[in-house]
Amino acid sequence: MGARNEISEKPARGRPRNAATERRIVAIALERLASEGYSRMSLDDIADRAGVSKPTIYRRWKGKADLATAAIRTLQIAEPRVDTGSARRDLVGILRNFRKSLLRPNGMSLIGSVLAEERHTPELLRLFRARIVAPRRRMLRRVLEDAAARGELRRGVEPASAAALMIGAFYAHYLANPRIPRSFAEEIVNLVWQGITRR
Amino acid sequence: MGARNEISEKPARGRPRNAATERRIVAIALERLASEGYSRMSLDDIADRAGVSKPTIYRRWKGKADLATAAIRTLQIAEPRVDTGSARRDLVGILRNFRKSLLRPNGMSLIGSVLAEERHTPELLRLFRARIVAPRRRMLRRVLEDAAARGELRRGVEPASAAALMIGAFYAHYLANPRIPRSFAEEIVNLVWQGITRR
Amino acid sequence: MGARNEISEKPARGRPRNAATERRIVAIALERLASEGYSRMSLDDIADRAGVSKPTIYRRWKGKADLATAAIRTLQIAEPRVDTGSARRDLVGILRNFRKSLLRPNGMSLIGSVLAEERHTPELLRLFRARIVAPRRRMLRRVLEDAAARGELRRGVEPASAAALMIGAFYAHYLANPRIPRSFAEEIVNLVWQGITRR
Amino acid sequence: MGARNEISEKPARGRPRNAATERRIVAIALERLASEGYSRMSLDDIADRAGVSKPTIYRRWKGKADLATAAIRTLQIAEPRVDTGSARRDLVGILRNFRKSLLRPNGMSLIGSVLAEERHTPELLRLFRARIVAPRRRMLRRVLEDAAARGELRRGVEPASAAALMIGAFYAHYLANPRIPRSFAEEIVNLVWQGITRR
DNA sequence: CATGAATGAGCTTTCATTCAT
DNA sequence: AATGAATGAAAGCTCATTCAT
Repeated sequence: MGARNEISEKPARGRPRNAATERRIVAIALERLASEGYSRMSLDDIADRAGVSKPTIYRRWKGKADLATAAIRTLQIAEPRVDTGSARRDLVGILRNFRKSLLRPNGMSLIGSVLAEERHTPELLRLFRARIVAPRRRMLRRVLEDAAARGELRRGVEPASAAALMIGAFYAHYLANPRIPRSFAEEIVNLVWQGITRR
Repeated sequence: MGARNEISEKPARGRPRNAATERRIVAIALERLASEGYSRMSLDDIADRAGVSKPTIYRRWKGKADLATAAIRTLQIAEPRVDTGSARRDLVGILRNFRKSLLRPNGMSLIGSVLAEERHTPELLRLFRARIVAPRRRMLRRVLEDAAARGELRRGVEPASAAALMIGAFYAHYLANPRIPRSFAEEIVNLVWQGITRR
Repeated sequence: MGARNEISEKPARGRPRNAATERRIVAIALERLASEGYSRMSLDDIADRAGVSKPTIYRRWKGKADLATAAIRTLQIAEPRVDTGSARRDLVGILRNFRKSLLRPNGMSLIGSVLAEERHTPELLRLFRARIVAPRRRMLRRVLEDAAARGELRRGVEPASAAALMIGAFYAHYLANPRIPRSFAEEIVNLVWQGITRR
Repeated sequence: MGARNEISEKPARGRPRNAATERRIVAIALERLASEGYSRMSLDDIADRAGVSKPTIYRRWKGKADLATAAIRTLQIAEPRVDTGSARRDLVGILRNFRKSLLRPNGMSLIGSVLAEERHTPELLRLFRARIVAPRRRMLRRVLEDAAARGELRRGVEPASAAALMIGAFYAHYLANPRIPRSFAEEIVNLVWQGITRR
């Protein structure tokens, strides 16, 4: 974005790459990955949809796996420090967001693809863990640790396990029934909160 | 279609040796489905491994999806009524079994494949829900309902939600970290139990 | 060819393969190999010309190298025991045949392809040696050995080297000049004969 | 057509550093041509190895064929007038050199490539003849002509044919067997010498 | 004049499915 | 009822060449 004379790292030799193209390809790849699964996702198809030739893709990424990996990378989740003063409210906020991402078109299929591909393209799952799963769990854990620091939690409660409980409830619910009610986040927080707080 | 070997092993009418072929094909298909994922699972390969020709497969099942579906059907989980006298012990027992099935080679990949294929072959997920997911949840729910009947649970606790919590924790944990510790079942039951019982 | 009830090795199960197709494919492959060279020879093109689909080729041969190899195999040279009574006449006869095969369309290109591919597909050269080069040299050597047995040759003359001399003259001539005169075989035999016979 | 660096190294006009680039590219091209064959030799790869971009190549040569041609041009063989006093010794010396060049890594592959490409890039073979084949034969012929002038040869012996005989023996031997023994040059000269000299 | 980006055509190979025996 | 043969479509990837800077 106007980064022409920008510390002048390199004099920008050669024909410049079209940044928009790059973004378009990755976006389409992500969409195809989620909706079709990794092995049905085809570079031919992606090139077509992006309006570029295949070598244009291969110039940027080493191959199919690399492109898919790059697509997942863009999902990178932000880790804002939510802090409404109430731990329960914070947890509900985080989980509501989580619910939304699951219900995004093919949100769950994407996770499925990543798991299904564990054998053949373990990088996918590795990245997914690092960029998506871990950050969300860190957010939850932080809220819980703060609560613990304030003495709100029972002794012996493992924040990581509690986070797994809350996140997992969504997976389990989806697996049993693809409609997740709006109130599910609150319901789960209530249920878990009972188990982890002093009374 | 292809639902010829129903529920129990009736005295084989006609050609008993074909039933063995059928079972062999299905078993191989299941293994390939779990290890390779649906779209990498190849009928050519299955025919080879089963020592039959492809038309032999097509005579029994309408196509790839149908065979995969049949394979998942065979996973049908037993629903024994566990009853050690202690609800907590029963829950732990069920969840330990669950953990084992997840950690079986490609146990999680199978779930992934089924989810990844939701768009293209929704039958897979439908069946998986009915045969695998639901029975396990029913087992948990029954234990919880019995506990409720004995007055051990707090009022307002939904057995189904509690079951989802416990099952889900495993998924969530696996997604974050493929090693699920041996003690995880107990940990989760303890945590949930605190939340759902009277004190 | 009518080999239906022929010791009845196998009851000929399944759809029988079309033998003519096989021959057609190999013939075309050989022609393409000679005229285009190995790496320009394309299975797509061969399938097209043979009027079959590519899997039809892949069912019969493991891949491009295998097909090319099979094509070269068909060149297999006969090793008739020429014996006109005169060693010189025998040698001339063999070399005239050799000349013809070199001047066949792309005859020399085929040798070139085989040599060029030595690194990537050594099997080609190996087979070429075994099926084409060696038999011809054996024919020459045999004639020379017979002459030696009749005491016509000088002591110390190595039949193999003399054969190399005669064969090689053609290569060298071709490399210098693609027209090989009709009389070349005689010329060479005369020249070499002078060097190897007693006088 | 890329024929910029002619014969000798004139005082570089303009940009001397480009001449080095040019030489580097050609050297790499030659190596790739010999080792991979013409059609596997890739400009992408050559550009990479030479550390230049492809248009840099295209600015100097019209295309792949032109570059390959230029590469072969550089092989230009020297034609020193060997003269040890003995014709036989001279011949052996020349042929020993020849043997070495054939046994150089991919020495024979280069010849193969050139022959294989006769249809598509006849220029390659034309140049190869003019720069490599012809000079070597001239060297041999000159020695033989000198011997003839000294009256050492039989009447009617064509020096060109005798040269073809000697050179060709090496090709023929290689085609039959990639190991050419050290003594082969002497063996061949002895054999031919017997045939062409007075006795 | 050199660069990196882009292209269209082509490659070998595999798949799910149907055909002929 | 079972086989092996055949098919069309598609996949991932590479190449020689040209374009835009």
